[in-house]
Amino acid sequence: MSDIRYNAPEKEKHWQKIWAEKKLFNATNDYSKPKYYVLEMFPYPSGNLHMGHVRNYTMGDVIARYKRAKGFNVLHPMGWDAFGMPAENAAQQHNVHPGEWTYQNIANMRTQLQSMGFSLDWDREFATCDVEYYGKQQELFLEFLAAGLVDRKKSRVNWDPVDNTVLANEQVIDGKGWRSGAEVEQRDLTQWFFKITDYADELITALDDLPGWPDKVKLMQSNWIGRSEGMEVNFELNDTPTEFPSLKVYTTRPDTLFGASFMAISAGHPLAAALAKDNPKVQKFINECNAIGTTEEAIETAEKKGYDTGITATNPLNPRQKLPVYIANFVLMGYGTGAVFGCPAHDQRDMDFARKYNLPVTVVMANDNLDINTFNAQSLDADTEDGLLINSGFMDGMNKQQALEAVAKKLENQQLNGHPQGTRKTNYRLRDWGISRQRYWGCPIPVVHCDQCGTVPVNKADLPVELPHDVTFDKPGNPLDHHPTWKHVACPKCGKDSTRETDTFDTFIDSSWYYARFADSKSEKAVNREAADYWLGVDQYIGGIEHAILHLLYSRFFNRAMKKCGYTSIDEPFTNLFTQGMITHETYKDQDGAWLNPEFVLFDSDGETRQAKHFETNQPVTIGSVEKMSKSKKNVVDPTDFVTNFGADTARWFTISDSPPERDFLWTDAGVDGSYKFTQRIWRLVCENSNGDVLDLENAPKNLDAQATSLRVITHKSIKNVSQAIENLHFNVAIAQIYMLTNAISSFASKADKKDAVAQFVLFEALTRLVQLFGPIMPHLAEECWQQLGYKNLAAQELWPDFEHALTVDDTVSIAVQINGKKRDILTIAKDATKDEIEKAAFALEGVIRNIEGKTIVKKIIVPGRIVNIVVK
RNA sequence: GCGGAUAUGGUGGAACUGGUAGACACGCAAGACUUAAAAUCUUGUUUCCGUAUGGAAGUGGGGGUUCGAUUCCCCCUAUCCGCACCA
Repeated sequence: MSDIRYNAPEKEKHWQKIWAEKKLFNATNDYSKPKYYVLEMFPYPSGNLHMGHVRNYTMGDVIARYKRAKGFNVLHPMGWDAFGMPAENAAQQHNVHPGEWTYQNIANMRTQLQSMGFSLDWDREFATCDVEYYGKQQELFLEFLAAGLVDRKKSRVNWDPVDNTVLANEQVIDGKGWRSGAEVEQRDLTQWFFKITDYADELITALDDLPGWPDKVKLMQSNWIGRSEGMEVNFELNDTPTEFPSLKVYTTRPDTLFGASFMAISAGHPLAAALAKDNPKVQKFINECNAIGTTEEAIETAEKKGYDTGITATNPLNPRQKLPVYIANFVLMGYGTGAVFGCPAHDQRDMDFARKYNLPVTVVMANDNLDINTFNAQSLDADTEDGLLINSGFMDGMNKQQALEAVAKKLENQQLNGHPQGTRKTNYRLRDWGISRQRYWGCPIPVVHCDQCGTVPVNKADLPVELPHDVTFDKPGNPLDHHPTWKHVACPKCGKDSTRETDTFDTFIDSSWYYARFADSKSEKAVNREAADYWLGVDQYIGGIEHAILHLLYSRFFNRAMKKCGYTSIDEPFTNLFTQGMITHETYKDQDGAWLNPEFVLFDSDGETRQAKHFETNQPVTIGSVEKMSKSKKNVVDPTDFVTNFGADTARWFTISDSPPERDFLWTDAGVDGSYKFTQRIWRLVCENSNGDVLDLENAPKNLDAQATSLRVITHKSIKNVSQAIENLHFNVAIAQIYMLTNAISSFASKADKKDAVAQFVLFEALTRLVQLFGPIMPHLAEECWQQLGYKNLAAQELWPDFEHALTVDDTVSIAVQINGKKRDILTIAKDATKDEIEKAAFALEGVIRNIEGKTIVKKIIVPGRIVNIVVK
């Protein structure tokens, strides 16, 4: 019977056409039905779908199809995160308009997505670069502006002086611009900000209301926002430029003030700038600090350096102590006040700095693990353990909490220049969200700069502010800025000649509200309130862990901002969040050390070691480590080729089959083969055991023999377990259960008398349920099998089966019997056996008798249904 | 540097609230079918000792709690992800 073959690529097209014609997956805005909104993070249209997308969207699709079968009105939409730098890069490199490039990519990727058989509502599709979308985004911005959620202030950027452009962090390589190779400078530009810090506290607190989010993501967000309780302390300065009589620092550890040995200010601090004015050495040092870059990572991993300004600061608790003030490269201007005091004994960064510049180290907190005698002189490691205060005057003997309270009171009451010298302050690591980008391919910021009226919002009636199509990329800088006419407009207020803002929005804004637009993507308003009230929040959001912080935090903020402006009613956009792992693959290099695409690699497995050679040249190939699939390492598998060869169902099945979905997934050819063979095996199994007669599954026959009963048991257990596994997103577990059911059906079918009515029934029931259970994962094969079984409707329209509870409960259990914690035998006994019965039966077991012979019983642990453990001596 | 995660056979992984470690799949081995191969089917497969009944070890490494630890606690190692203008 091996000639029964399932031609997946051909059949898949057939069923996709039928689904599309019937518009089977379009959500209806019928607000009377129970809804379920499943959304996967929409893709950037890079031009090609990759396997990461396939895995991500398969997970969402399984849920969508499952929930549909469960009777929900399911919204499962798709769109495109279509603004961004790659389009501009393509424009410069290949002389193609970013819009053309983007829409072409979208067309290509849409075809690819459709070939995967995802049950998407294509009628709601949009791209963020559609003027219908970004025009609404401008409407939102104007509302936010009016609501006081927007700010304009200076911010530091990477500046390429040759290309005359702002560089993204990823475009700065070793301190140089990626294209020009020029030394990157830091510049302060006036930019637009969303006041996300106004919501800092709420964004932390509300994490508690998100039980459907992974704890690790909530923790990451909480750490990112970084709430800390501390003090602002004002230090009097000596020998300082007159406009800076004092220096304000933020500290969470004012209790360690007696251990202070220096002050450090950021290179961006106004005091540093003032000193640099007439001291070129200071300026040079500031420039050095700036060269490190704008990322926190770069700043914190750079070797610690300081410049002694010659100024000193008076310790507010110890007026005789004058602390040297350094400009230091490890102090961030964006956090706190941009100035700190250094207490080397109890902070590692301060310790590193103190050892480098020979500054004193004073221990002010003692604990049992700290030897004060050796510590001061030699230690390179700061001691961060809590203890009791020493060398700290009025705080001596206090613990940390007491000392924090005491020092706070003291500094609050102490005056400097007529103000309290210290104030308690809650600080956040979170900074306001800078949203200005000096680029063309983004949403124009709808404001106008007028000499007379200042910054004026565009009138709502004049929206959208459309991007001009006729731009060139041959000149350095922002094309919007040097467009001949676009930016010249009349001021909306006074009518005089003025200029448009030429910055565009950060593309994170585009992705911060798209989920709400999907509720009614044709709506005249940015968000259709009624539709949003029905569909939001997203019941299941799925995407990569790399978005754990920024995208998800911005969306949470944005949703609150939209609520404030009356667009939505709820705070949290995503009720349940799932972060899936990446797809990885082995890497290969040829003899010259160049990365090699897997399709060129042939393997020899002679015995123990695996060897590889080039498919064409026969040259040996080095097998490298497993890495995330990426173009640069060429360890990618193209979904289009794959679907042409094996079909979408195999890809869908394989990408969620083995690994738990939150974990990385290793792509192997062997795994692909296994999945492909399984699709064929199912098709054979269904063909060989069906005659097109549909039996009534509501009327199960009585008096089944043992074999038939056991097939019914596994059928119903499978319904139960697969349902549960899908609900929990444990797709790999669901798949293991489907394999088990398949094995059981094969084994039954090979033995059973197929003329027997009972056998026919249990076999038909098992096959029907099997097809339904794998249906969400391999929907095309399911339709084909469904038809083969004799059903006249579509599998995709069939409701999810229920299971008979009685068949899923066993009446006996087998429990392990241990002697001294080691398993010695297994006891099979009635589920409801009492402790005494279990004990009696356990001691009758051969394995027990053998192992307790001649020994004394010390203890017996009997947990019914679980374990027997006999402790002997 | 800071923050987050991961580690179980040859491989991917399973194991509910601490209770039979290795489900399920891949691979491999042997066998059946075949002129042969592919495909398919059957059986076996953590490692070590033993012909075997059986025994010992075993969930990255080290320690601890417990009758019992992949699961809880402490320390360490390795790998991966994020760090605000990549999306």
